Amino acid sequence: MARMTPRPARPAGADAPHTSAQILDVAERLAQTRGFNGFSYADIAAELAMTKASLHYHFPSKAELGRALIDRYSEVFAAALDHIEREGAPAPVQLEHYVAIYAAVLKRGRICLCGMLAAEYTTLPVGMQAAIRAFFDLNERWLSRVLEAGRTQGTLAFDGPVRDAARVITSALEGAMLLARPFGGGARFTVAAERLLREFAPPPSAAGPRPRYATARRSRSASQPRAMR
Amino acid sequence: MARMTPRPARPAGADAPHTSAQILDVAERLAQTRGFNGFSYADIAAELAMTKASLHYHFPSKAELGRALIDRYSEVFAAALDHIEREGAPAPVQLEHYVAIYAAVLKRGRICLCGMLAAEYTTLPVGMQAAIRAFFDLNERWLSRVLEAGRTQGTLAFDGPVRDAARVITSALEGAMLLARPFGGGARFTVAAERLLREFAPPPSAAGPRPRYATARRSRSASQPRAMR
DNA sequence: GCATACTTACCTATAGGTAGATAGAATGTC
DNA sequence: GACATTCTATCTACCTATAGGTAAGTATGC
Repeated sequence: MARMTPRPARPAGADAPHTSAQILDVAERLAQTRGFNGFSYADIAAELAMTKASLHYHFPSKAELGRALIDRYSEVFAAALDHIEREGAPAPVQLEHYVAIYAAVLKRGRICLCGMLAAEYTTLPVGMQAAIRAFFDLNERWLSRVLEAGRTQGTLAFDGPVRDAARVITSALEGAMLLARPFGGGARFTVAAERLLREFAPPPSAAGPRPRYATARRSRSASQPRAMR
Repeated sequence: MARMTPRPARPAGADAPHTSAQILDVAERLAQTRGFNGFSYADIAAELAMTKASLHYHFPSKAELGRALIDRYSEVFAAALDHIEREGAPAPVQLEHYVAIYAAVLKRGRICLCGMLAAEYTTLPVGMQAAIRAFFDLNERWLSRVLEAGRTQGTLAFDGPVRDAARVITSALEGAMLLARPFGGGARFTVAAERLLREFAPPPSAAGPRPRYATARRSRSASQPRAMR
């Protein structure tokens, strides 16, 4: 198992609760880059210089680790969405911030955890499957609210049910992330995302000048609380 | 290894070249549903009632099997695209047929082989990585031709470089497939695909009545040679 | 002296892969 | 036409590495 040296007398128990978080950090990165079936307990153990058995102490089975992974990811994501919503910016700006979350993930060489897991869906334990669906439902509900508000206020324009529009946005962004990596980069993603948002912009002719905020490619500042992992 | 009975005296060598194709069929289905890291030689061997060693005779390593998988998939895909192009239908109809290929894959409970492999990209041998990029380049070039022709003839309307538009279409369809499965079905995919195509339709006002072929949700007949696997 | 957070030392199943044997088909040689 | 030879496709029987997981022990802090 490697790890022959008796470990430099770390003040056991002291910063220990931190260990679970560290494990999740490493596992999350591996899951986002290699897939859930693409890494093992041994990989995590090696990176953290601890034994596989220790990992099993914190997460008895890989299925439980997987659940914890999705749950934490969803919570952080939900918090980020909540933050955007509370700022109360116009709907188009909120959409831009939504896209920025995905862009930030990609920038770190990863793809959305749940997008990756969606690919491996059929091989995952049912508990994880349910959590994955919950993640996308969460996205869908949030987007639906924003889209609904935008259309009512005239800052967004699109036809058909909001729910359908929300689903299209999520799918398009997940797909763009998926294909961005093999072609080395965020440029491909950015182009796709900008086209997508433009599609929801109200027609230029619609009474008065084009609102400043909807011009895309701006912002990147304020919003977004802690960087989405 | 199962397979204890001495095998019913199959005329060895006779229909043998067929075996490789059978192996690819099974491997392809497993790769499209479970991912390349989600199945093993043992899985294929069990389904075909033969030994792992026999599989290694046809495909010495899993990397070579993977290459063969992508190569065959790409060839069949290219042939389908070629068939569509040769029919010479208006650009919007060609796009509909393009979408129909993806829809047919999803209908069989699978996702695009290369979409799946794009998720596992970082864990795959370089040979497979190159083949995956080639697949998407192929798609992009074909779509670019169709989009270019459609814009020139006024049957399609969109702005920006054709290449960008082509990439957006591929990404959106791959993403829609990815998310369709966890939510059990083609309905979600169909909605996304229709919205996507509508986005490329010329504005209704543009001289004369809306051409009949661009109304989406029609066709589903003729084109598409042999069902895309 | 109990709980926490580890460790060492295993276990079983599976992954991908290899060596060598063999049965039958195809091909060459007289 | 009979034969020996080679080729094809498969088998049995392994191998090594790794996966996920467990049992039992130990150091530390309250």
